[in-house]
Amino acid sequence: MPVDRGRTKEEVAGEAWMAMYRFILGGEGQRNFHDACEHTGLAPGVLKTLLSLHPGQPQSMGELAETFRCDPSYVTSLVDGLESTGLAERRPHPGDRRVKDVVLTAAGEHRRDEAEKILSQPPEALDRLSFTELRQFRDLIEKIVGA
Amino acid sequence: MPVDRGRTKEEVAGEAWMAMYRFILGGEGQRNFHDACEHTGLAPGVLKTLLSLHPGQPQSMGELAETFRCDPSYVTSLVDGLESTGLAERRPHPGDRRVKDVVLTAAGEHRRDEAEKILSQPPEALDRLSFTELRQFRDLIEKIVGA
DNA sequence: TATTGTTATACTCTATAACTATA
DNA sequence: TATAGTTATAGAGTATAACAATA
Repeated sequence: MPVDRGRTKEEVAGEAWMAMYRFILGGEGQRNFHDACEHTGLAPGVLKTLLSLHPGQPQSMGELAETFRCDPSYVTSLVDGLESTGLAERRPHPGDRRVKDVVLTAAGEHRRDEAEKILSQPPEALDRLSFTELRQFRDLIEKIVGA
Repeated sequence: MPVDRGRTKEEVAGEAWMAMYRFILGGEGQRNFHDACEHTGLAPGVLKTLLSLHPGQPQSMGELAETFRCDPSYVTSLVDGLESTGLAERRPHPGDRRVKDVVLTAAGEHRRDEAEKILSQPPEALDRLSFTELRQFRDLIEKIVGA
């Protein structure tokens, strides 16, 4: 390890970012998500939509499109996927009848919980940290995400 | 925040994992990758392939398929994408002529560097940590990934 | 006239099945 | 006969363009 490694804050941030990035995208995260799709019987896109809906928090089609940075027409098909299986439903938005709000049904909330349970199974690699280190790590990452 | 939060190591690991997972998949990582695709002029899959090849380290088609957990036929099209633009080339594997090794060309190495430069741009959210916290965080994440 | 969402359509991504060459 | 890779093809995933309803 070179002595001048991570000299500036930007460099250290870059190093931390790349490590995290590779960790998630290099298999660990993908495997979990794939498992969650299989277990819930949902296609990846539909599951992603299910997860971004929260109980009691309607989201408009447009908001979902913005969240996913995708075309609104694709949101139509994603929400169709949820609605056809009774996991969510569209409701007229009070005040602007052009807008449609999407809300989870009771079944949707339940299915979402199942998916979250699978996704939150941490990869074994986290065992490389001690309990103390892990708490430290969790606090730091939560500070980063602004939780 | 509930008092009994993160009581066991498993719980804390789950909390840390979910925060990290959301951070990467919830936009920050996607944006960077999208930028890298645009800048390099490569389709997402092709860029992913470029990134998993390392200078001086040939990888067989089969190894790539295993890395991506995808069908070998898809690797064919991905490597075609690299080869048609002169970023990589196929070579007969010494010792087993069924196998084809994929290696980066000089142009490929250069393009790969460009992409890495963009991808390693850390999201601004990392600024929420102090320099000291950031170093701590980097050390922990690198311990996790086994660097 | 501008905006939200849908429909119809086409393009990209990825897998399955049948095939070729080598082992 | 079994394995590595390719070809042809089909199925998801996602976007673009034209449209209907509401503002």
